[in-house]
Amino acid sequence: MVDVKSTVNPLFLRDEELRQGIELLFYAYRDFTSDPDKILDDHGFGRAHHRAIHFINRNPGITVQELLAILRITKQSLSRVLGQLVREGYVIQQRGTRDRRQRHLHLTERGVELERLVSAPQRERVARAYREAGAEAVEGYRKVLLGLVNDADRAAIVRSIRRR
Amino acid sequence: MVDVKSTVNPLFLRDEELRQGIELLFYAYRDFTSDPDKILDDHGFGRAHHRAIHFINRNPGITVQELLAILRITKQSLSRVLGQLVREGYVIQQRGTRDRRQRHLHLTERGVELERLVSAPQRERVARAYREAGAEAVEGYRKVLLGLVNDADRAAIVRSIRRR
DNA sequence: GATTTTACGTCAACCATGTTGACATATATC
DNA sequence: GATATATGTCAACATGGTTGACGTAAAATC
Repeated sequence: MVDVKSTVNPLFLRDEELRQGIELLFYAYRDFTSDPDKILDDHGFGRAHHRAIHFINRNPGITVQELLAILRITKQSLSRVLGQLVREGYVIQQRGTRDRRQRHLHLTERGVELERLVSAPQRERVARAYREAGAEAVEGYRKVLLGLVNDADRAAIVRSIRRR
Repeated sequence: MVDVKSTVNPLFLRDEELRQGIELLFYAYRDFTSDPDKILDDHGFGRAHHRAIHFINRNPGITVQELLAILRITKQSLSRVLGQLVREGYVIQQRGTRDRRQRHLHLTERGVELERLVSAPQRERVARAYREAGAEAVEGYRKVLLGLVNDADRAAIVRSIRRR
């Protein structure tokens, strides 16, 4: 299934095939973000907070600069959500030792808890999709998604993933 | 590549594997939306307008209700962007004949042009990713993305894709 | 035929999250 | 010592979501 005559006549179907790929990404993203959104709301947070704590969780000690580069937002925009997270005890900032200008970000226990809580249904959703699609499909999923990323960032992402 | 020891010890790596899948989706979506955003800006439109004209283009004659169901936003929110698109001659509304309460949406020539212009780099990005990943990977990509969608919507999406 | 439901539109207020621009401070680097 | 970098903050603004209220026309139901 989901075959959709994708490989019949590559030239003729090209545009259609691409638009399907685009739509699927939209739909998946739409539903995949809906689970966390509800939980976040109960805590007075939004999607931006989730993104922040996700990447701080995944990269403990990440600097503000690095986080900005990942999220691709301005520091003013980040500082709003980060400020809330810090004030409410979900994130702590450690002044750098090698470079004392930097602030290294860490989740507190509370932060880790919240991150797990919020991302739980999202992980469950991915787990189900992976299970049902099979290992080979998962490999393809990753390959294509990585291919969609900007050339300039691909290497760094692969590295950040391999490191684990 | 992109192998990342994903199939070594499924139990131990489960969480890590899932979080990678989540991150990849974030990164891909981030970059994949960045191309259209720039072009839209030149025309005084935003991402919301792109979504609207994309789905109207893909489903000529779609009703407002149906479009709302796809986008998952309120009618007030849609009416803002739709109003602009209509006023500026990118979209026309046809009163339904069977049900005269409905408004069937269509792109004008201008609308079709804009849609193509805006989505061109996006399609090119997907085309490249598909080319580099290969047909088998593409199949996996679709399978997993479709699996991420809410159960309730999956069938309709498959149908809307098969119809072509 | 009267009542209720549905499809659509609109007004208004509000919120989350993005932007630009300006300016300040501490620290690192040349 | 001069310059560049990392961070923070203030302020104004844009986009695109939300809720709630209300109105109209048409369809569906009793």
